[in-house]
Amino acid sequence: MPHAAATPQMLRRVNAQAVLRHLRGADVATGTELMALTGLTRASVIAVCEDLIGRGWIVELDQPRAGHGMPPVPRKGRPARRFAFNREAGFVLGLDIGAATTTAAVADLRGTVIGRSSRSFRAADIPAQERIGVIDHACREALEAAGADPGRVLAVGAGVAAPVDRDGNVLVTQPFWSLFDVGLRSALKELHGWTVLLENDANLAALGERWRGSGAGVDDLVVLLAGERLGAGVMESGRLLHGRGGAAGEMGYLDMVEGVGSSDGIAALVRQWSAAGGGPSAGGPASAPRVFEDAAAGDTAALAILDRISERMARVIASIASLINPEQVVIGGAVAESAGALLPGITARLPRFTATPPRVTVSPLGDKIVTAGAIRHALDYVEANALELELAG
Amino acid sequence: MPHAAATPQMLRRVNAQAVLRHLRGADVATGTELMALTGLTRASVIAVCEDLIGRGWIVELDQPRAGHGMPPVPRKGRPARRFAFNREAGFVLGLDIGAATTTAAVADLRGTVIGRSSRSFRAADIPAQERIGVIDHACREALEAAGADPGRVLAVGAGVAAPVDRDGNVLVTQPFWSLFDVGLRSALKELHGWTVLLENDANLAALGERWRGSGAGVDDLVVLLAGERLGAGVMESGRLLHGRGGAAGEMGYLDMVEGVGSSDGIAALVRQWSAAGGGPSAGGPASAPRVFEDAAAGDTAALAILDRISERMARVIASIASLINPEQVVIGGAVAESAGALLPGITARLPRFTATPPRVTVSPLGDKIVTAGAIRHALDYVEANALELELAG
DNA sequence: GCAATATATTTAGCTTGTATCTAAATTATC
DNA sequence: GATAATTTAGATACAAGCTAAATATATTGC
Repeated sequence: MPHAAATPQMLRRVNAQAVLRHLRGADVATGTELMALTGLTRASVIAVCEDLIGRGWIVELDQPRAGHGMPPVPRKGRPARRFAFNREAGFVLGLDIGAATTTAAVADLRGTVIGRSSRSFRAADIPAQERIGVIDHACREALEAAGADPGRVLAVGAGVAAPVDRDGNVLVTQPFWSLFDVGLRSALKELHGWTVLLENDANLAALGERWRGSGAGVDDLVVLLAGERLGAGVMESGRLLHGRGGAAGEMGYLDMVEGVGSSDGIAALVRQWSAAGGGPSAGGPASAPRVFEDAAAGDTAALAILDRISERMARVIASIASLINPEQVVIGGAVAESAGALLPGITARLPRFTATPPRVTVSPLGDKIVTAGAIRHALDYVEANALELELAG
Repeated sequence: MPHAAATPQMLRRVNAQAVLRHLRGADVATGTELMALTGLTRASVIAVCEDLIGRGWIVELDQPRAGHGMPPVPRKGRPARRFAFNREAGFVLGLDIGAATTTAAVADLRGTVIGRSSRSFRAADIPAQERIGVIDHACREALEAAGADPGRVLAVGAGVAAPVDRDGNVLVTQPFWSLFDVGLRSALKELHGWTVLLENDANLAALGERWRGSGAGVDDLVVLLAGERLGAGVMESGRLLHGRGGAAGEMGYLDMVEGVGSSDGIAALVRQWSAAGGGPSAGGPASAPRVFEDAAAGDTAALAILDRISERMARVIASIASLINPEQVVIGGAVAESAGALLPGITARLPRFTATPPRVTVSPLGDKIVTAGAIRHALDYVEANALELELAG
């Protein structure tokens, strides 16, 4: 129960982590810089760096030659040794596993995506084994596109449209969710030796959005993944919320009032309501993008639908604001590009419903929001466990 | 930003914390036990213990005399040195600061309450200075009752009925909340040198309930403080949720449907609704306990009111379940004793509203729920900072 | 070429830990 | 009642990691 005893070796680990953390963020650093940063003496800093070089996590750069590229500030004194994070020490995979399609993205250890691939499932009712095969295929293609050796993948983040608890287990209390309970973790472990970190897709969206989206750096952030289905990823104080069974943010029956199945996202609602009211210009149910277009062109019926959706989103966001009090709520997912049209309507309504209205924005990440978060999730794991991981090659 | 450099001294701190943590839970421990527990060698364990004795946190017990008290298992070998946590190394204060009354409780470092006192404010609109005076008075009385020296108070936990952010600042965006923004922290620091940890009262209720209430040991726990006002304390993965401004769980306008001010707690609703429907037996509005009594006796009007309240609570709890997915929800506050009558009605309704219904219970802590949590909060601080605190006496 | 400067390397010493050996105190046994 | 067995205490030697101070090295500027 009590953390293992602290040994002198632990000091090195802590200090190595601190140095590594800084080097991940910085382009390059000298011993002197690292001394200032960590408070360690030069001797220790150098020892730590040699250690990290030996493990493959950082590299020592050559002395910059004058007149070569950009000669930096001409500096006096003995030239400093220059250390840099080795972003190619390994790779991570980010997976967006949907009901119909899986997308895989490969990134280096700074998170730069260097390969991507999507594959669709033949049908919804295929056996788990086939599902895994398709996912694996997408991974291999993405790795090939990136020119990355599968043996050098350090972690795989994977997002699924189902609740996932803190230990990465999929909660299967709804038939739909069983689509995602296919034993992916053990399968990829066996096939490639990869460590798979399963997470709910909305949770990953939140990670992605806080990393390189419109919620960059916001510690109390909620992301609504609001395409076909509606799910929330909740971050409080910089940590993801899971709840007992991973169903935090699932919002199954949240809106007990309107009589609409509240797991429906914006796209689904647009379709339903436009079908009910008769299509805006044509006769049948219109697609979400079409309704947004029509509304932009001034179509009254389309505007009415968007207004109704704004009301609904405002209520959902207000519920979240009352219970969680986030600083910001981001709307993401398939409809994110068009959802900007909803913002004024939502923002205007919030003060009616909550005393602590959050800032509401739209995600700039488009359909990459989940893979971005999956990559971030994998990187978090790699960074936390760097000194325990063996680097190949 | 990066944690300070790790020095050899840090090792000792970590190991001392581990030993201290165990000793706090155990009655008494020998060196050998501590070795097994921490994984340290005897030499280190002894060194740590001597250290802790020197700082006053633990004491070494005399050898137990045979035939004295309870002679424990007669053990072979050289008698072990026996170490025990010094629960009287200092004291903590737990304050429940309400709109009308303040209660102070004094506890030793194991959390056993050894003194208590309540004082009421003369009126609602008294100046901040007078408010502080009354609070201070309650503290002094409680300390005197406990025979505790004010100079040996190591921390003060204080709960107020307003949002409090992570740094202990009261959010004042509603007039009512300004009652609690009286500069208590600096005042008590100046008067006694105490460190005051301000928190929202519902949050403290959650801490208390998880500590020694019906939610003991539950990591994903929500406590509804549902007397006159309604507020939630939310714990996820063992941590309190605050949100951006500390308003998490505030639930201001949560129920956008019923047209009832949703910051009203159970007692307030009973009064309102019994007034509206005509008192159950008498003519005027009935008090909450009265209505619960009447319902127990089979009064139809009273039963109808309780049923309506159950419906409302079920909706509130379901909203929480959808967003947070706690394992358990505890109803606490002034009405907790009677609220047991509501449980069947609430539990039965939950599956209609949420796919992940939590266990619902009633708090056994009564009106001590906030002071219990305040004590726990203060103890958490003391335990986390033990090795930085100077013990007096 | 030499001073000034910034960095690198070496050496000694401190803290904390482990490992191992010996001493002490108690119970069990003959 | 002496002796063996058992358990814990204490002491000594050594390793890992850090600091601090002295010394060595490489570059710029005059």
